[in-house]
Amino acid sequence: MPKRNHDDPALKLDNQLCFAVYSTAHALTRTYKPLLDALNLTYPQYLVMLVLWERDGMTVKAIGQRLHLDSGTLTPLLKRLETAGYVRRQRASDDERQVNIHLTEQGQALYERAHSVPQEILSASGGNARNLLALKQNLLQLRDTLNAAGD
Amino acid sequence: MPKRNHDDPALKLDNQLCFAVYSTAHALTRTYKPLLDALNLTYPQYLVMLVLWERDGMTVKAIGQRLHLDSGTLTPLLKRLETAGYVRRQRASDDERQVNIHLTEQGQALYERAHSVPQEILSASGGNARNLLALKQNLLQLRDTLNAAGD
DNA sequence: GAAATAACAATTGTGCACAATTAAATTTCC
DNA sequence: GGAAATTTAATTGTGCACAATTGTTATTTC
Repeated sequence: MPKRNHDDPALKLDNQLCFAVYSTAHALTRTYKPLLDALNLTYPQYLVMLVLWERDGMTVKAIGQRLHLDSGTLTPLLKRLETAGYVRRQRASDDERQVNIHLTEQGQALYERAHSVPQEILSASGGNARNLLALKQNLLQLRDTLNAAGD
Repeated sequence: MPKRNHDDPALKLDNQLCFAVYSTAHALTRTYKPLLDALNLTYPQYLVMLVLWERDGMTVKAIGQRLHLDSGTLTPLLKRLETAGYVRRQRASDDERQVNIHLTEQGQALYERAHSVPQEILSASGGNARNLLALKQNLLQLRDTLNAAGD
């Protein structure tokens, strides 16, 4: 039985944009890991902290919209952040369906220790801020195109 | 007690390249999902199939090197692909530590049904192949820089 | 104002992703 | 030739990520 030829260039791994995004995301997470270990955060937890440092007291829903994550991901993650002492979860009194997430003193204080993280990531990324900014814009455009296509 | 100002632009979510990569990766996975559901594959399983379609009979180790994944991820994933009937896992006779992964007839046949996937992804991505190719190259350069920095 | 509907968080179940450990086989070095 | 080091896959445990469901609370509709 002759082996079939598999020669569609579109199905070669090295031609897949998606694998480039996927493997770069993992490389970035691995780069963040030692930096975030020092803050006792995982990368998704760090994203939640970034959101809360911009605006404290957001609901789970609002955090999820900002990060494109749902409650199935956020609820246990936020409970771990609460256990770590960085946030407080409080059901809203005016609408008992919602849960507001507030930073604790410790969570506020963590901001000061986070300043060095973006610098180190920039450095590990090669340090060309202009190129990286353009890359970010291109990615966001792709992301928004994909999200618009799948509505 | 006055609320502290959190105004380091480097710590704004919207300025983070990493979040752009992270959220684009998720958007891509979501775009793939309905296409891959039809093939009874998840996205990481699809990546493994791409690798095997290029070269059948690879070891777990070699697949992991290609995809930047370790055996803790691949072993259960490959067992699920075996249950689905797409691959066969066989311990090498010359070196019993290694496990070779071979496509089944069904796994070979799946290739024919996969041709439409990259086309549909390209279409959902906006269809500008030239821009997407440049984006891919920029991402791979970033990934390789990060991997080189963290050795 | 009661019933239907919608909004929201939590829960459950499946499948990655990776660190750390284990176990087995092979290679290296003396 | 045999002890020690190395290689390899599997296992275990933690933490996302998301679909589907559940239960509660608000809101809308009649």
